[in-house]
Formats: sequence, C-alpha cells, structure tokens
Amino acid sequence: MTNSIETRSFCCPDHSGQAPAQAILAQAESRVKAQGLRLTPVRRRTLEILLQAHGALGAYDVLEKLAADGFGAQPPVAYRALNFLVDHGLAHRIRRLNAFTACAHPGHDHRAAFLICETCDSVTEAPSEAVGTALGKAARDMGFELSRATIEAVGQCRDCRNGTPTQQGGLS
Amino acid sequence: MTNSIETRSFCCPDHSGQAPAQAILAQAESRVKAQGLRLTPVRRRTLEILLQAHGALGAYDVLEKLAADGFGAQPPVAYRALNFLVDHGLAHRIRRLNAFTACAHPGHDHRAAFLICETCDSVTEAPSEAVGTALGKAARDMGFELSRATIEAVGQCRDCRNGTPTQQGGLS
DNA sequence: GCCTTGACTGTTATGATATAACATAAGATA
DNA sequence: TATCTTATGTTATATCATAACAGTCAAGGC
Repeated sequence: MTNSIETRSFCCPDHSGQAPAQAILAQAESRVKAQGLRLTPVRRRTLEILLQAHGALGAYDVLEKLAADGFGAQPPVAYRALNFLVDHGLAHRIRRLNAFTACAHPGHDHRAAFLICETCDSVTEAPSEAVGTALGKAARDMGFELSRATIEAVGQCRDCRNGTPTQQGGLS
Repeated sequence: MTNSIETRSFCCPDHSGQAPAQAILAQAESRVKAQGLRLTPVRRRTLEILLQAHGALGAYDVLEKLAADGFGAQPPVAYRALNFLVDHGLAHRIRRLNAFTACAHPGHDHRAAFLICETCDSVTEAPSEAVGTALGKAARDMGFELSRATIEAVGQCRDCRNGTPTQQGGLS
C-alpha cells in the first residue's frame, strides 16, 4: 500500500486531515448545544469514529469500536447514537449499504446525494440542489408533498476510473 | 372501509384493474423470453403478487403468499424470484422500506424515482428523467461515473393531502 | 444542598431482513 | 437418453434493527 493521505483525494477530502475533523466536532458541539441538546461522550465518540472512517460504517462496526472504548456493547448503544447524529444533521444513513457516514457539510441544512464507488467502497457527498429541485418538481407534478429524500448513486469514483483504486472501507 | 377501487386513484393507477396487470404480465413474459430467460411459475406468481399489492411488499410477505400457493416456504425462494424481477426491470426494490414493488412501466429502461407516502404507505413511481439528468451532472462534475441510482422521496401523497387517506399497504 | 424530573445509557431479549451452501428437479440440447 | 444448465427447495446461519425496562446522570427548583 503506497497510499499517502494525499493520493486518496476523492473520498472525504474534508475528513482527511486531523484539523477538519476537529473543526467538524467543534461545530457539531455548538450546533447541538444551540438546540438545547447534548453531544454526550458516546455521541461525540460515534461522530469521531464516522469522521475517521473513509467510507460508510455499519452500526455493528461502530458498536465494536465503541465497546473497545468502554462504552456499552449492545446494539442499541450504537443505534441510538447514530440515529441522534442523523436526526440532527451530523451524519447520514446510506440505505444501500445499511451504513452511516459523517456529514461532510454540517451546519447548513441541505439535501444530500451520495456517490457510492463500487470499486473502492468510498462514499462521497455530492451537491444536490439541482437534483432536489428536479425531484421536488416531479413530486409536485403528481400532487405529492415532499418532505425528504434518499438519493444514492452507484458507480465508479474518479480515482478508481483513473486506475488508482484505494481501499477505503474502514478506518484510515 | 368505503374505499372503492376508484377512490384509490393515487397509488398504482396502472395496476388498479385486472386488465393492466394481465397486460403487464404478458409483456413481462415476452420481454423475458426475448432475453433467453424464463418467467417460471414462481417468478410469474411473484410478479402477480406485486402487481396485486397497492404499495410495496416485504420479501417475507411475498414468501408467505408463495408458500400458500404451494411454492417453497423458505426465504431464498422469495428473494431469488424478487431479485430476478428486479434484475430484469420488472420490479423495483424500495430500500427505505426494505420492500419490493412491481415496475409500473416495464418495457423501457428508465431511471425510476419513488414517492413514498408517510400517511398511507403508498409507493408511486414518478417520471425521473430530469432528476436523473441532474444527478448525472452532479456526479460527472465530481469525476464520478454513474451506473445506477436509488431515488426515494418521503412525504404525503395527493389523496392524503386532500383528506382522503386510504390504507394501501397490502393486497387489495 | 438535595430533591425532583427528564434525558441518557446499559442490558436482555427478540424481531426482521438477507444470504451461503448444497441437494434435488426440471428444461434444453445433442 | 445422456448430458449439461438452470432453477427450485431446504437447512442453517449471518446481518441488521428495535422493544422494553432498569439504572444513572445532569439541570433546575426549592
């Protein structure tokens, strides 16, 4: 493996270094507090785990890491923390993978679209204003009032198309 | 329950009568045969079950009905048939619901978007050319080559917004 | 301070969804 | 019919997710 952090540019550019993750954590902390909620140790650690992962993690992967850190070792521990993060815009659920990923752009509400690479399993959040607009229109044309949407694309990421596939499924 | 078939106009208009379902089955038969494949009894019956359902059905719901008809009663029986239908464009998988629904427009390949009503659980296939185009562009801008996508919207359907909610989760 | 209250965590138990692996049967082809 | 391929059925197990309840902790009122 010759993958320096620099060669893995496609997946999670925002997470690659230490600083951005710290920044996101701090941002999450204040954002959550502003809503009168608490970023408790489990929740904070869960977010850290997601931020450190390049790609999405299953709930049981997260659970394993939480348990190793001394938190509870039963599924509800992980699911509760993950659902909290998802409910408050700090993480996303990737349904196709039965997995979760940290939100790359917390702080502003947004419709998210995900690009899932079949070769390296990376999951990238793509800007999706236009997609959301188109979907909203299609729904409205059918008399449907849209509240939220899941948009997940499967294909091949830039790096893998360029012949520099990297294994990014787990922690870095 | 006073729901005549007519009042349930939002969900699956194409499936509501007997004739369209028969037409879709016939179309499926020839389409599959043209590809050198077979629409075997389990597969055919599975498609019928999906066509008769207003809304999406879970694999175990389908399995139960198949078993009642004398087919195998173990999960792989249902999953194999369902996966066959999905792989050949005769059904769709609704990931948010862990469920399956018959394709409303078989015969032409298309990107499908689904509108899932939170009130009555109906699942409607919406035209999604524009959504697909927007998503394709967003992906291309990130160097991602898109092969297929899951687009699922959650909200409230026309009937439920108009105050005529109907229970449409299962068979008619 | 300390007590109440509500939110959070941990645990047990179970439910729901999905697939691997292998044996048998049915269709197609020569 | 012999053979090959595809499909079906079964057993067993993997994987994902939640209900329900008991104990714990933090914040605000007294």
